Amino acid sequence: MSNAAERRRNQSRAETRRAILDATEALLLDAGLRGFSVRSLVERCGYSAPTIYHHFKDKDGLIDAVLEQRMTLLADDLLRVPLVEDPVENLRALTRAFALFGLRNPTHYQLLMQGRERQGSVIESAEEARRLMERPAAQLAERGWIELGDVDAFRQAIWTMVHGIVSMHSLRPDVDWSPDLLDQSIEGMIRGWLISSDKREAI
Amino acid sequence: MSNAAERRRNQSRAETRRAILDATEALLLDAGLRGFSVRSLVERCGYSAPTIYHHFKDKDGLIDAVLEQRMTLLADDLLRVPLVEDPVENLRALTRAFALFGLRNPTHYQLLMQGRERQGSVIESAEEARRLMERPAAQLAERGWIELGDVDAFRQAIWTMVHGIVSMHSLRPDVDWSPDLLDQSIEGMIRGWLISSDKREAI
DNA sequence: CAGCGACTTTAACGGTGTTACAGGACTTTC
DNA sequence: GAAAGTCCTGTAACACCGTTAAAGTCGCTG
Repeated sequence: MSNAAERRRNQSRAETRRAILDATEALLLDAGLRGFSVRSLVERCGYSAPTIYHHFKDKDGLIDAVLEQRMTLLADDLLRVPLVEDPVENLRALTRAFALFGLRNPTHYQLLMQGRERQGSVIESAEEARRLMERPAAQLAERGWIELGDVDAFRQAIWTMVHGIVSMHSLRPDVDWSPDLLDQSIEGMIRGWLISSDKREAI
Repeated sequence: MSNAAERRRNQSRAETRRAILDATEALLLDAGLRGFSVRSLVERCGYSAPTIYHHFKDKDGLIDAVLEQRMTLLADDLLRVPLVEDPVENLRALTRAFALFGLRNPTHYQLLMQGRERQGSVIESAEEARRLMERPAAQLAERGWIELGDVDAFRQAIWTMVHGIVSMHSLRPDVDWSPDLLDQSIEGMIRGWLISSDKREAI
């Protein structure tokens, strides 16, 4: 088997896979998870059902692939956040980046979360994004700016707070969400959890 | 039409409705939303499909009815919370009551939230529960313990924080959630948002 | 050219939510 | 007591869904 042949076949394979994936994402975005069906995807993308099942394991596998792709963008966003020396500043920046991504991709965020009910199905890039989010908490713990016993709870508190805000925004777009909600929640969390600077100096 | 006749018919109607509702809840709890189907419900409760559709508008209507019933219990819980003079104490008590209910009824909470994607479908008792939750924020605003401009954001911050915790617990039961997460988040929020007592005295 | 392998399609299977239609049980009316 | 009417329920069907077996097409290798 010549390399050229394989490359050509692979490229074609990658192309149809990409075409199906793009059609899936588009259909998912304007029909929602409820309105999305393999059959409507078939109608939209031109390929017939078994072709789709040749390239993807499942309907769920299809959606997972869409998510995997989109969450890679999130991880890229987080990696692009310039880290400075002040861990509090890093916390602000990363939290904001994560939340903004979620708010700009509400459908994907919802898919990511409610998709969790199907077993297994780990979106690797989403896990990496979460790991990237946890760096400032580790930094803060190292410097002793938060109680050592609190560090796990603090990490989870950040996680659940950001998730709460993003999730609520996508679930209830009808509510007039305060534009400052995210920033104020971050600041509130910093004020509430960090050991005050004068107490720090006393150590 | 005699009153006795109507009462008897209505009672029977209420009884079958109740039987269907109970079977729905049971099936929903041990099969999940994905495993739940009208046909499996038919098999389980003995009534045939058109009977179910005679008593409920939809599959969604059926689930809404289950939620309506369950969320009434939540509203009752919140009404039973004894309110004291200290608004901070009330905030603690109500937030804890709400979160505990959510944590003890993860399936219903998830149903309530992801059910939002079907249009309309307002669970009235859930809305009332939310309104009950907002009382301490109003109290705090009245007493001037939080910045007047922050009161909306504060109310929403409580809401999203509690939702984040409950939602994450039901979505990711595999994670080792810190048992203090809820309490520490509440306390962090109080420390982070409330005007400090010495500053209050200065007013 | 024969054969092989990846790719695609036609056609079907079993399951889903939902409903037209008809029959049954009961109440009301004459 | 018969007739009319109103709930309530079941049989059987419709349209749609995810999924797959079987067969066909095409380009490459030997």
